Amino acid sequence: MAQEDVHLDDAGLALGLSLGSGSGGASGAARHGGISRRLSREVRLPSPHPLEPSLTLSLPDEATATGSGGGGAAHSVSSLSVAGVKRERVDDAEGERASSTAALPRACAGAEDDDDDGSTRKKLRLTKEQSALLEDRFKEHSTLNPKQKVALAKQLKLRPRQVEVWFQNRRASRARRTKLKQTEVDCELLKRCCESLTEENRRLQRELQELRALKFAPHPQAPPSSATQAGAAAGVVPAPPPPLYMQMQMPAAATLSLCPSCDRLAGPGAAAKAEPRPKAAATHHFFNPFTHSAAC
DNA sequence: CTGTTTTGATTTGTTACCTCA
DNA sequence: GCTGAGGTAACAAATCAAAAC
Repeated sequence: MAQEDVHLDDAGLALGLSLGSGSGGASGAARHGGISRRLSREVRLPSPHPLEPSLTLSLPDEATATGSGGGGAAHSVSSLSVAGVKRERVDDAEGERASSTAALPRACAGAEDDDDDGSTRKKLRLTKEQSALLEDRFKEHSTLNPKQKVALAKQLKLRPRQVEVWFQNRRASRARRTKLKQTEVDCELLKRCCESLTEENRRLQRELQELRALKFAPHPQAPPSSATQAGAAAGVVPAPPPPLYMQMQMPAAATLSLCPSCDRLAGPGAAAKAEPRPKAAATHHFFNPFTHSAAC
């Protein structure tokens, strides 16, 4: 996002350049002092073009107040060509960081209340109260609109950008945990499926052996019509419960599978022989265990 | 003390919308 | 009015690095 960034080479003063409309609402919370797209969409704000362009030069300490104070729909001026000024990421009301911490390690840049010797700034740690409140809000909504962000930042005595980052990280963390959990579930499912297939394989091997034994030693009076009957006659092969992989509708070794949407057999030759169900489903698809795992 | 995890912050890429020529 | 280019903002994903464990 290079076009959004202002890099102030000669750090010292924060140049919070803004063209304010002077009549904004919560748009001060928007990134880079610009009007929030989401907000403008939601509340149908008029064009963000400034009615009365103003140039704001803010010192580091006052930048926050300039941005979060709802001073209006400050319009980012990233498109302005300022000689010698290259854009770096400057958040809402955070021109101060781009300047006052430009030479600092980036992970330390957010700690505005730390020592400013420029070498070893401590990383901000939220207090328990701050974390608890953030968690509460996250439980309500995992995203914040600009107004909420500014209000929450005010309440927490943080910058809106910090609140925004916290929510971003929290969403990412949640997504990671969910993904991990799902991976574990899928893994367990596959493990059980593998065990079931192994067991089924053993059973079929036994059955095959019995069939071979019958073939080479046929009964002269009443040849069995099926292996099951033969097995039953021999008293060896009881009817097994349906294997797990069938319960899970996994594709069997014979490449047969059930389409979960239409309950029809799918596989080589199966579709043609399966009983037609014309109105059940217009489109049939082969079942893929990896796309129809517990994740679905 | 070291390795691992957590977490605040940054960078990069993507997407959607707006303005303007 | 339509269209493409450029700008802006929001977000996800990847990553870094300090702090906690």
